[in-house]
Amino acid sequence: MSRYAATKIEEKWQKAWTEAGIFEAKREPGKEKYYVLEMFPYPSGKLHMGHVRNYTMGDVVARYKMSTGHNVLHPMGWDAFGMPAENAAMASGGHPKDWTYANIEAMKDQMKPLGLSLDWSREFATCDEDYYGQQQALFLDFLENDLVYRKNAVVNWDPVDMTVLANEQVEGGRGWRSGALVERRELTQWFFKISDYSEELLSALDTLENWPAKVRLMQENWIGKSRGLQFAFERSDGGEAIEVYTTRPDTLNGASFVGISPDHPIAKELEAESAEVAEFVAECRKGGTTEEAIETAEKLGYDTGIRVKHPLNPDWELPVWIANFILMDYGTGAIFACPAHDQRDLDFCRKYDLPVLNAFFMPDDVAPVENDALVPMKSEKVRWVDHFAGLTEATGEEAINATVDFAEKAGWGQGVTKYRLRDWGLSRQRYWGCPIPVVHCPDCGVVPEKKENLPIALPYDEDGKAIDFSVPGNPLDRHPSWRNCACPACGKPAQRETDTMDTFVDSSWYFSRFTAPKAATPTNLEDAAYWMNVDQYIGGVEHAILHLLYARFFSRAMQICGHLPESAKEPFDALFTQGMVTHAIYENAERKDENGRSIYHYPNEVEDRDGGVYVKETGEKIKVIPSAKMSKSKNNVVDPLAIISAYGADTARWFVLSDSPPERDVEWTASGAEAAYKHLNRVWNLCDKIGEMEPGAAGQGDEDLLREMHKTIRDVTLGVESFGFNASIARLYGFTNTLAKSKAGQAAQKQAIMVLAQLMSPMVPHLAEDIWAHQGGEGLITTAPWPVADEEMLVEASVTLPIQINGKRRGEITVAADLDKAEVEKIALAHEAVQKALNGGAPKKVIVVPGRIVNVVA
RNA sequence: GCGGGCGUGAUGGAAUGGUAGACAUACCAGACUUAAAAUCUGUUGGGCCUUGUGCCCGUGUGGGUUCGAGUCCCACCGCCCGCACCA
Repeated sequence: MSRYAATKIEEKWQKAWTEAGIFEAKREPGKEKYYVLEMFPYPSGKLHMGHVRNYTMGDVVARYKMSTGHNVLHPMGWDAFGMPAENAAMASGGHPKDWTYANIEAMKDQMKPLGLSLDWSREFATCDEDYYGQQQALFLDFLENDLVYRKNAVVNWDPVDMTVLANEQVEGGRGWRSGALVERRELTQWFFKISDYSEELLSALDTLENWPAKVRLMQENWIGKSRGLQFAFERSDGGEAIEVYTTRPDTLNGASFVGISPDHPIAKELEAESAEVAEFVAECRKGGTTEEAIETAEKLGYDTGIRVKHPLNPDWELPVWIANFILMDYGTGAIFACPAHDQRDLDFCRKYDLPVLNAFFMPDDVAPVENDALVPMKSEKVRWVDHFAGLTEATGEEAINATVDFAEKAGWGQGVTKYRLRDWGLSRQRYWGCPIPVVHCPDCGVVPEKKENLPIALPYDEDGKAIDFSVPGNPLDRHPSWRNCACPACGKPAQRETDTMDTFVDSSWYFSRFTAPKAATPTNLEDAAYWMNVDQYIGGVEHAILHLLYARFFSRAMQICGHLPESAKEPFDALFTQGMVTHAIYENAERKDENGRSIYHYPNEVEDRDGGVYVKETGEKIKVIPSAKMSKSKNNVVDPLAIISAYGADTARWFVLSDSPPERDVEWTASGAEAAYKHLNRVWNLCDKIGEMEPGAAGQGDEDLLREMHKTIRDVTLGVESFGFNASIARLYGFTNTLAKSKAGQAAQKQAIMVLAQLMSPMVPHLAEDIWAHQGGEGLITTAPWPVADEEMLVEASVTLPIQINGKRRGEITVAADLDKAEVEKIALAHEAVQKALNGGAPKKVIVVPGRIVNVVA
């Protein structure tokens, strides 16, 4: 009897696959193509379990599609620009480029043992000059097609380090390095015109049938189409009217004040005139730029003294306040507040003692609003107060429409459609990114670089000296020999743009580049036409909005510029969002460190005994926090390499697929990994046992085993096709148990184990190959055709139906599978329990669901 | 604050509106063994007593729709993710 030596067989079969070149994708017109893609990783240098889970799922799909006769493209690359490389250079010297490429090599070494069916010949990193040079060409095409422009926008500004901060670098309103209070500051930046495509990106969501509904819903809400009323408040002092936009024009009768953003032109005007206003506005600008920071900040207001006239009654004056929660980016940067029907407005009005007027009441109520805003559903009927549109009782929806009609007829406002989606700011004031290929010329202004000068490569050093990353700010700004250049238009001295691109740009088209990674243009239309779209895209739900929306926009823009065929406008035919891999945290319940912070123990430092968990060495009690995100600081990270060297890659693959549905988080447990390993051993031993049986012999229950085999083929195939990997695996456990207990002869058992190996092969390809070879299978299991269930073997002669009486299970009957409803009803009514319940009477109703259930209503 | 998701035994979870708890872990018992490990077999949601082909309860909480609800609807509670410069 031989032993399951995972590492040995894994090396062997990986070598065999590489030699056979079966994962290198080539265009084969006529063969159905299938493009599987997992979101490419950031090269942190350390592969984690989340990667293993993501790539294993992709691998299952790729291998399954390969065995169903598809021409599969399954590439891998690196999302390699970004802050961590600069942070590393800042913290420990060195160069972001060296750090990044070393990490890529390290991560590739960690990925290779997983035995993924990847086409490494197409690999690239977004920081390769070749890749970002093509991205610069795309940028120039976008510029030419009016898809990019410049405008002012706010950034986080660290007033001590004198540098721009990413949202991530702002902690509690302070800069992460300096600790200074962050301010919002305006800067001229480049923008993609994604908002021009709001309607298109919204309506096309309907065509994405194979995307999760939640992702489509999140994108829909993010784009945020709204219908509302836009109108102007006349100023009592005769100044320029204040334009406002509202989605609730029906509440105009409850208006309390007009609010403007601190960045509104009127606020800026007052800021220049009055020290008090300037001080208030400065206070408003404290804190980061995230919507979360703005929305959760304490509500601040300042009465400008300006008064405006209510559009319905010129004698009704409303005050104009500057309020910190009003965003200049949305609508017109000015609103009217109706505190009675909006909680945020109400809190503000109570704080500053502004009037609260109901615009409507509930039908059976006249109580004015106190501290809870009255916000009925839009479809609920309410009683309107002196409504100008002539309404008394109506739903919110009716009232909104009536108000818009009224305003349009009266000529003081018009119904407009707005979107929440803002243009995509791509400028970053950082070194480690794709340089924006334009030049600033004193004479010609902003001049695009010539395509023949691409790539505009990042300078590796500064005139022979290493670039200094220890100084805050963008080293490109301080790099004269790179920055100074000739104007591409007039040839006179000019300066390069030193901003680099958002890394989201890099990841918005890499999937297109994989179809022709070495093309001299961003894509090659023939290859793109053959391989696009991505048939199955797999990644974390954290990318549900930004990355996926940007990629959808980019594909449209690339198509306009002739880099993608019309059919690739929506680049991802099917999307799957997988959950995280989590692990319990072991927090010491009895002790803190000298700074009062919790102490976290590694899994190997604790033991489970007497119904509790304790530190092995000290016996201190542990508080177990289950299912937490793996994090270095919590000491709960599981290293895939350690698992692979202990059990082999197949065990790691099997486990990450087995315990949870793929879209949900899976908790890594030592016992679970152990169980996966045991099971693979069991299958291995079964294979061995069958090898020792008398060849070709028949036995007891051959047919039963084969029937079960065909049912397993059906169920596992269904599971794999619908991302029900955990269910497929549960079914494979079941079939393994059946096979292990079977008294069938060698011929049937051999057939069963070969099918079992095939069904397991997408998940544990090495073990499957080895069993296949042992049983004398032809060629590689990886390229062998997927087994097909024999329909005849799936048909059951009889079925057992539960009998319910008034919805409660009271017995069961076994009947012929094809017996008609009336006969089933007759047999069910004759059942002892039914007779007892009916007590001689007639049933009120009998429901027969064929093949499922019988319910008798007594 | 806004948007989205999730909530089922001791644990991970299964269940086209149709027998809740498949499959696995853990625990317990047994077989094998001098012993242990490994392996194999079996039991296990809670309660009741009359021990049965038994009854009652049970899918975060409270309502609702339905012959029938873990699943659909409403409200609430808890946890997780995203919020435009993290990738």
